[in-house]
Amino acid sequence: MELEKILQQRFGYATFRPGQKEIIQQLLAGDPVLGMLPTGTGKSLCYQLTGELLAGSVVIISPLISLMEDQLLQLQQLGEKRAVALNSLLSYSEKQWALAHLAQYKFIFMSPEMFVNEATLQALKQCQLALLVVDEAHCVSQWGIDFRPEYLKLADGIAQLNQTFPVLALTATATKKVRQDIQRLVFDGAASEVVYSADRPNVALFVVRGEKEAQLTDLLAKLTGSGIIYCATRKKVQQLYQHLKDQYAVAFYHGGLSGQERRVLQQQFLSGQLQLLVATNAFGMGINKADIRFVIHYDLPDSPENYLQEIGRAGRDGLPAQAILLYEKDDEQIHYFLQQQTREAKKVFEVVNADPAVQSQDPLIEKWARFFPHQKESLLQLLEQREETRRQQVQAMLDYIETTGCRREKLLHYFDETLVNKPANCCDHDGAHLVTAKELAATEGTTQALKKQPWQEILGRLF
DNA sequence: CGAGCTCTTGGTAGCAAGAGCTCGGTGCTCTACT
Repeated sequence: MELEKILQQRFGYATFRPGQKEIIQQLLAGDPVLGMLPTGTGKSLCYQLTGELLAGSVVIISPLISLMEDQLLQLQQLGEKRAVALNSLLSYSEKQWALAHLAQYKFIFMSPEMFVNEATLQALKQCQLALLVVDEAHCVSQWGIDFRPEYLKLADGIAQLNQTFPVLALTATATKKVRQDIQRLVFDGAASEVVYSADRPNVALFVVRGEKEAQLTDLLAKLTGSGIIYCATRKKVQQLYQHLKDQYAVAFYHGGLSGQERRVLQQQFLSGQLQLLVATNAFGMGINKADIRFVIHYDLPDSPENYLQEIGRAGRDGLPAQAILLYEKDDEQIHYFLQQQTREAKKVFEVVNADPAVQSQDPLIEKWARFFPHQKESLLQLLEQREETRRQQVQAMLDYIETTGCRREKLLHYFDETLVNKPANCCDHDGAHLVTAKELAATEGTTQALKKQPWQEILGRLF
């Protein structure tokens, strides 16, 4: 009763979405929660509303500066002025000032790197904390030792604060194993789990084999609406962009772009000025465009976890959408190579073990030495485990491609789920066929909204 | 491991075949230098 009233008055919603109330109630009771809610169902409301009701500050640990900025803006639009994003966009003096006055903020956003920093932890100790949130918590498992090792130190940092407050980890997609990683690396024990299905029933699943460039040309001629094309490397992204740029309103996106360039592209894609975006896996987190109609994987993704994340960006409006994976023999090799970087890193680490004097030579070694000075044995173990996990993830993608049964069942099985309600347009092994622009134009009713696309496109071109 | 580039070889023409090299994803932060 009480919670619904606040929801209405403060946020303007009449009812909670699935899982929200359950999570908020547990947090208010002081219990730690791991929440897995489908994309676009208002995960941030869970901490926004809880924060309103508890005394003290809410710390939100977020993987990307752009996510912090988005959520900061969202809070400001709700009229919340006591919010800050503590990151490298602040000048030295701004950051010092914010650290010195941390307790006056209700919502404090920061990266895991910033959180485990000694000065930040000291400042946080001086604050009364209402709640700590780990946003996009699957990153804890996904970005381990070889990429953003600070994610492995979160539990340490939380323990150092030496206070009692509930912790909330939020994600949209996590297998049982990923949830176990989150339990271990964030909660240092058992949080209760509020878990909803990772399935996106309105996204039909396809695998297409054969010469990929021809297949892509063919697909794009048939499909309508906006879409993302994922590639494994920056080079491939650029090549496809060159190939498509004369025919489509298209741009490319990868980690080599500046923050400014990224913001412009995201905005253009969101507003419909761009129909297609060719991207590496750098693109996507925090992107909330409702009417993405298709996601094409020109290259094999490195894991079912990432695949589900990436195709989950299609069809958030609930209307029919399609996920098409193009595969040619040996596409998986690039991932085996990239994983070999982990193996390389391991060799480098063995060198440090033998001779600590080489430390300052290599930035990666230096970083590891700084963060894990007393855990070298367990570090090597971690690297080995990680490599094996990643190898299995690539294999799981190959199994998905090879399967003769229902692809949705296969994918959900990997997420320890069983498919209960099979959608009519499920996958290419279950009678689903690619919905083309022509067919859309011929159908009525539910696809009404899609039919707006042609004139929007024409208008877009005119300007 | 594979793509794509440059260089070398062979045999005496211009260019084909093959050898050898480099590069390849995801982001935070801080510091020193321009």
